[in-house]
Amino acid sequence: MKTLRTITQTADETGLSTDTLRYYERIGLITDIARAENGHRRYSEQDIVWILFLKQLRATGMAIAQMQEFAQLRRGGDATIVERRQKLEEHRADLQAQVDRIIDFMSVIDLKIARHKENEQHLFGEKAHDKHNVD
Amino acid sequence: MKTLRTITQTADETGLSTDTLRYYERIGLITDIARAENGHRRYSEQDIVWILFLKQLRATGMAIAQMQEFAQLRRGGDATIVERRQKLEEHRADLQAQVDRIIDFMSVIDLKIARHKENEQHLFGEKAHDKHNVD
DNA sequence: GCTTGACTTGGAGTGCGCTCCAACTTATAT
DNA sequence: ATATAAGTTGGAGCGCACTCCAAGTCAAGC
Repeated sequence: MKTLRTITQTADETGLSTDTLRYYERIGLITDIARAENGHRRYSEQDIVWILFLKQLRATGMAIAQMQEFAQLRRGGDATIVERRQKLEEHRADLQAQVDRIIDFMSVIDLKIARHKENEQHLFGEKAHDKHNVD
Repeated sequence: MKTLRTITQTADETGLSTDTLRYYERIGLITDIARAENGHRRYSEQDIVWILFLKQLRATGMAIAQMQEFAQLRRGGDATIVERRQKLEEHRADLQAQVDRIIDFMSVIDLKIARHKENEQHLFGEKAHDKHNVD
């Protein structure tokens, strides 16, 4: 299969900018991208998959430095498979913690919203003759 | 109730640094902090509550600029109550989307972890077979 | 053969969110 | 009287993650 994409196509497909794609390559997150005879990058299906994975790691809060570690392990091949799994498990735990925190905070917000709604009633009904205290 | 805290106590209590507390005040996220005769800040119970709320907004990904808008509405008092509720509802929706994305990605990671575990089996099986020099 | 357009590179610049610093004041302890 | 500690201010600096730019290459179209 010769479905190689240009950098612009890859940007469109992944939602990262061409600048970000080159930047990720510079810092070692992406490696071994094929080149056309004229020196232009050619991204494979596999490259796309990896880039999308990177994108999700970023989008879920992993720092670039950690992603670099992971990318390096990946280059290490089979020898690093256990380490890589551990890193994934760590990140999974981080994500779970993130979700827990967010859900927790959502209930705080829900409470606040409920209080606001109550006060809206008072204000519109009673023409604000009382002082209300809502953040 | 005279339970006013110094900036250091407030930093300890909220988990923000003193620098961040002063920074937040400079940019209008925090306002009307009381002062001792010597000019030192004195944070009230209510200030703490607000600061902790700000902290959670940040921790769940709200940008400073948005927080500034919200803080400004808060200063507007009752007149802005509907707008504030709307902002809270927007942020709540953002959080829900965040949670959805993360949970989605967690299942991707779970798959990856499972595949890694499988490969670990194979590798160790073969290693045990032809490896001859283990410490 | 000249322009256009898509790419290349190395390096500089940007925006965000702090974080640090120098110089100063004020209160307490020795 | 002096040292120490805790605070004040305005402004500079920093790390991160891009994002932009200038100068160049290369191939295709007019």
